[in-house]
Amino acid sequence: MATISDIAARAGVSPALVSRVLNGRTGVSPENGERILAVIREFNYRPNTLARSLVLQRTQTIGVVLDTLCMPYFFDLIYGLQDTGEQLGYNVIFGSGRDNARIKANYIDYFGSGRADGLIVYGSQLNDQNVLRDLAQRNACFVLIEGRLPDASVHNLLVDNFTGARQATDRLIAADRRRIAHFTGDQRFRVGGDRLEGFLRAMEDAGLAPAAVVDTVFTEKSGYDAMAALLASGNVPDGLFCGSDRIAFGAMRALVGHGLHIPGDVAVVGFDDDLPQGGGQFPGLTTLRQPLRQMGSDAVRLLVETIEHPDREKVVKVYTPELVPRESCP
Amino acid sequence: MATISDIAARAGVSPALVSRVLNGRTGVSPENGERILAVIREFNYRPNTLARSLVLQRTQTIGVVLDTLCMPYFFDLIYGLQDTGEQLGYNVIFGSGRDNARIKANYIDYFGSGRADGLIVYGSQLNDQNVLRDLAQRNACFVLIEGRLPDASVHNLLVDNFTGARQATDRLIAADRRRIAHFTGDQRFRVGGDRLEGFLRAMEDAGLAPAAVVDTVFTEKSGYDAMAALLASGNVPDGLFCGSDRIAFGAMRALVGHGLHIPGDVAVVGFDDDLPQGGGQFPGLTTLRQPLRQMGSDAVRLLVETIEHPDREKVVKVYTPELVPRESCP
DNA sequence: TCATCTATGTAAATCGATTTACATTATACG
DNA sequence: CGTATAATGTAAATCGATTTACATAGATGA
Repeated sequence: MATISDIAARAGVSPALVSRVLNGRTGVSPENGERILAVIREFNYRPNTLARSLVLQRTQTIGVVLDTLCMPYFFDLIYGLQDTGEQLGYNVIFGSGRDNARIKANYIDYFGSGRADGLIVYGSQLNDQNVLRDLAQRNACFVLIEGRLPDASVHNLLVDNFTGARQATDRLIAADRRRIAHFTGDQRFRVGGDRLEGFLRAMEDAGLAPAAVVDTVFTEKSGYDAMAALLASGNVPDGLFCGSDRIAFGAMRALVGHGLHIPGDVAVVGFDDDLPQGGGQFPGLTTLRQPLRQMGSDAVRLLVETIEHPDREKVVKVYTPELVPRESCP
Repeated sequence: MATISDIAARAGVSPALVSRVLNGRTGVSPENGERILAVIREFNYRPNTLARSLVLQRTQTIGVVLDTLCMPYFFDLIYGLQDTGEQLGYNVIFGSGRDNARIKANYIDYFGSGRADGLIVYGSQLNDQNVLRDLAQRNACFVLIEGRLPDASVHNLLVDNFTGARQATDRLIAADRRRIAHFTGDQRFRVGGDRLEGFLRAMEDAGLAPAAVVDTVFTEKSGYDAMAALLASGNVPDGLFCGSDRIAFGAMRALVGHGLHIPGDVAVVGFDDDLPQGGGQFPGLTTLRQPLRQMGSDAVRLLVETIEHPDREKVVKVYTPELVPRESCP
């Protein structure tokens, strides 16, 4: 690929002149300007952004590291990140941790070693704290979403999963359910634990004992299996709060397959996976919507502010999810 | 952030020695090695990858530009890209075109100007050819998935949508349907046009006239609206081939809402959006599965080969989708 | 006509790494 | 003890851009 020197040589000028043309600076005669532009077009030349970023000390890039790119849950977050990034003139690029702590750490290192001006990490997993601490120590700019980094001063955006889970459980109680079960989210993730605690607290406050608490992971299959097991054991609840919508879908599939009616026999509440229209399921799933788009947007805004003013005070912001009633628990 | 010179100064040696330690080279005394390592740990130093890539002339990075990241259709492709990228020792990072040709072109330029060793572009949209042609002219390494670049020699991975659509239509005909409608995919995308042609050809070969051909876009809502319109007009088909699964989901929702039975009254066939288990719908949707994971894997392999041997001959590879029968058209 | 100012151009430093070429010191060996 | 060899270290060039400092030429004004 052609370099700025190639272009300069071909146009019979010095590289400095070409740089002036590229950056719209003055100090170029009309004739030289024309000639340089013509050569640029001829070679279809683009300045090497690596070299450019190195000397300018900025990449105009925000790196985003998610647990995985392959989960509709992240769609709204991604929209928020992209829209605001674009607005503020930054390239937003994504690395996917593929639900693997090592790979996620790799991407964090990758973006955090000069390839991006700042970093946004979705960090609900409990075991990537060291990389983040390293990052903070090298005073890289970053914003953490759904992740805690104790005794480190870091921007942090969090969903109040505890309160959300209480709302969900209260809804089931308000619908006159008394034998309420909970399928937890993955306990390796902080969000899973917080939702479990919210459920337990709401039940306790209502003077109810959980009909069942089953450990599941964030998949439809896991929800299906858990409900199938409950059905087989004969311990069928009349209300079910699931740690995520996908778990709920699986449970609903098992219930419907078993000839039970939703919400007549069992009312179900999920927790927002951000599937469009509750995944298009019939019946629609009552769930708690998380303001992920807003969080994505806020994350970028916060990050850019930090990039431009590195010593602004760090912010912790908590978002409360909103109950979306649908047929599964009206 | 600390630089290699900072580390060298602090350890009382030259930068060259630090570089040797970083890259595991010989020519460092044990004492100096220890001291340098200690300083590296103390500062939590990471070499600036921008500078590193500039001098090494390789980034060990593959840039992927998709029409959008927010579509489950791409999940399997993404898995294929990531897995193989990881296997071959490349960082795979993603830019999302957000269904906007300008933004997509931006990302192509972004990755194509030094930030990646090679580029994989999903290019079914018809209007991003100029950027790609520019890229080819600058002889950047790239692989095009689902996109054609006439009169340019470029690696190209394509799904045979025409044959897939014929299979889909033939399936409906084999299920004794005679009044078969087609909801097209977005005609701005080549895949949409190819599927329409396959449908028309299959109908013609069977001596049937299409019951209806409705232009839709790749959304559930669009499918719902199209079917609602058909139902309102009284022109109800007994078979329906949709340009995508999501269109089919919308159509099915309209059919079920109207009290019609699937497949009893209307048999439905979709075209793989790669939603897990047909989106968890009841009844399950018969569809054509595209080998996207394989395509992603092949794309990376091909790209890496091209990066390492730039003058290998360009490859065009065509993949045939596979019929997955489910309840909607058994 | 001479001094001053502006416009246009180039050389060289810089960003942060790697690597080549060379200098110095230590060791082995005859 | 002197020379060949190996080990260890540094200076300087390099990657491809930007930018500062300076040189030159032409225009302007007194």
